[in-house]
Amino acid sequence: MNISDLLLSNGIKPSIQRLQIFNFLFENRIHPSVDEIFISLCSQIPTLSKTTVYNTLKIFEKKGLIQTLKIEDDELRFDIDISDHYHFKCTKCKKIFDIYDNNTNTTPTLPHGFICKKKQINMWGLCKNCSKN
Amino acid sequence: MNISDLLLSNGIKPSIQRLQIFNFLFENRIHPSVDEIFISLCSQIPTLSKTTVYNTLKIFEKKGLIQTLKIEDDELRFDIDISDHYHFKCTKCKKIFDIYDNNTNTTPTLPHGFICKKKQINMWGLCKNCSKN
DNA sequence: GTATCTGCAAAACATTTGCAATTCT
DNA sequence: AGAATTGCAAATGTTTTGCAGATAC
Repeated sequence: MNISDLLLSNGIKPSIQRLQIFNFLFENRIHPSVDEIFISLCSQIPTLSKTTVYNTLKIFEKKGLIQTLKIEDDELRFDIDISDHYHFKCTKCKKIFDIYDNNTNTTPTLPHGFICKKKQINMWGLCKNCSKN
Repeated sequence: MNISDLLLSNGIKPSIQRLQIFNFLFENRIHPSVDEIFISLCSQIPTLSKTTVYNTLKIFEKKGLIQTLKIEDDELRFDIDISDHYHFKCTKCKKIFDIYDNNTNTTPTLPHGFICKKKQINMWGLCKNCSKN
């Protein structure tokens, strides 16, 4: 299935902007910020505005196609990987790593009556490279 | 040990502002925002400024006395409870609940070489009260 | 032709910064 | 007096909003 069909099947009309933004997220698994997406697509879509990037990402999240990360202090980050995984931010090199772990049960038991709809696990520390030095 | 001594033993000079802000966090376990702290203490300390609240909270976090939560979209929340626990935000009543669970291992296994220094688990959904209706 | 989408400019807000006034010892 | 703390005002930077023009069906 191509991206155009994927958007359509989620009730999103595939405009050029939306296709390119989704494609960027798909090709670049770097949890980009709005600014990174905007700057990267400016050359291909010279009329692109940040407003459109914001709007589009909001639609994608609403439809469950991406998730918004709150791991940075100052700005939002976006992840096209909506599978059950976690994020590790290296406080030295600033990179965000995806952490997959199928063996550990990382969902805390909730009190009776609580219904969890979304979960995010964020970790901060040193990555493999940065912990060496 | 009183709050004044607690601050001193963490290398923080206990000014009136710092004592009151710490005391507010200690007495009100509601994960308050800067604004909530500021408004609540204004009547007791008429000259209080938000800058001081920001500065003080930053010092407290740096010294490990509190933790800063990134569970809200738009503002920081502060928690005086630095024990290993998690947060659940009800998307209906907007309250933030503390979740304690000693039985579940909520720390994902990290790839070799990664060193975790801080972890935050955030959940969103409906609390006991709001899920009833 | 109508509804949706896009994008500019301005607004809104939380947080930070510079610096002068204040406080404490 | 000297060092640390406080607080005002301005700046910063991200995200949102209003609205007019463009686009799609």
